[in-house]
Amino acid sequence: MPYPDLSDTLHRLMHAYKMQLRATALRHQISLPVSHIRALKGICRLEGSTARSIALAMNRDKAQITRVLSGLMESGLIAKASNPDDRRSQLLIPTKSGKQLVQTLIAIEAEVAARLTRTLSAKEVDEFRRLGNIMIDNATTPEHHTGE
Amino acid sequence: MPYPDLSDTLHRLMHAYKMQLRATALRHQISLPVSHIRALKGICRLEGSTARSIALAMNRDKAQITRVLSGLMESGLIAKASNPDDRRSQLLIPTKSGKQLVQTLIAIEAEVAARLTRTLSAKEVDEFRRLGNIMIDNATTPEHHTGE
DNA sequence: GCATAAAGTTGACACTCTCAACCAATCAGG
DNA sequence: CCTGATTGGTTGAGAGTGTCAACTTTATGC
Repeated sequence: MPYPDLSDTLHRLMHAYKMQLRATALRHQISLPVSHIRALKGICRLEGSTARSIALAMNRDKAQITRVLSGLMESGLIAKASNPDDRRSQLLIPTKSGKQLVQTLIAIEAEVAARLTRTLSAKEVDEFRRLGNIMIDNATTPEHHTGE
Repeated sequence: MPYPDLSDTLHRLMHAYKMQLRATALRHQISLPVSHIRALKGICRLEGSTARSIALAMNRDKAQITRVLSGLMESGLIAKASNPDDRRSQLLIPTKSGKQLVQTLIAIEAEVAARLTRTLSAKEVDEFRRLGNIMIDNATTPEHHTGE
């Protein structure tokens, strides 16, 4: 057991994952920052996204999101449309090239995931995700409450 | 299952973990950057650390390590001693306050880990770490080879 | 209408990571 | 020993990431 504790495992894993993701994307001639990738994916996943919904979904500061979205707009991957429900916000719409890119990005992420999990069974991968998602919940919900 | 794929789980988990770690450290009046925490821990874990060994252990760029180490020196948490084996490098020695701080940091990390895993059994946590470490290996070893 | 809150934007700043150039010590060959 | 290549470490520059606070515009509750 080379890595002493949960802390180390998390840091190493995240670092390794990010490096693989960037390297794999580069191999596909894509040099988008990881935050842009994730935001674009989020925007494409659900219709009617707004900056707010993306910020909530990614659990990131809205200032951060504003900048990421500007980047995506500059790259011509998304556009903004006026939101009929609230004139303070705009709906985020992936452009044609944005949608195209997301398909590639999904494939790239799958490639990276396949590499990381190449020695694991599907069951193990599921179990890992299940445990990870539980930890996320534990980290983000106030404190107590055992059930749910 | 709220989070669509491994990618998302990893990003969310890492973000959630870092926020918890910083918040918990702050609650203990410690405002050390996470990279400093990790480096200091690494230095204290093994005698005879050098910048190189820490860079390898953390899988980080040596430039990054240099800066982290300067920070730790400025904070009086480590000192450098000449390395009899190689005059190019210096041995990294935790100071008394460095050693003390590491004890606190370990407790803080344990506190965070306890929170994240509060709904998991010890067995599940072990399994998570086991799977995570395998993924790290898969990410960092060249490619093929199925056995080991 | 007015106060308050929410959606986004902007500025400022700290932290993280990477690349490249560089210095000093080591090492390998002759 | 001298030279060249390599290695440990430092420095500069720049991109990416995260957070906080101030601010504008629009919505909401009284």
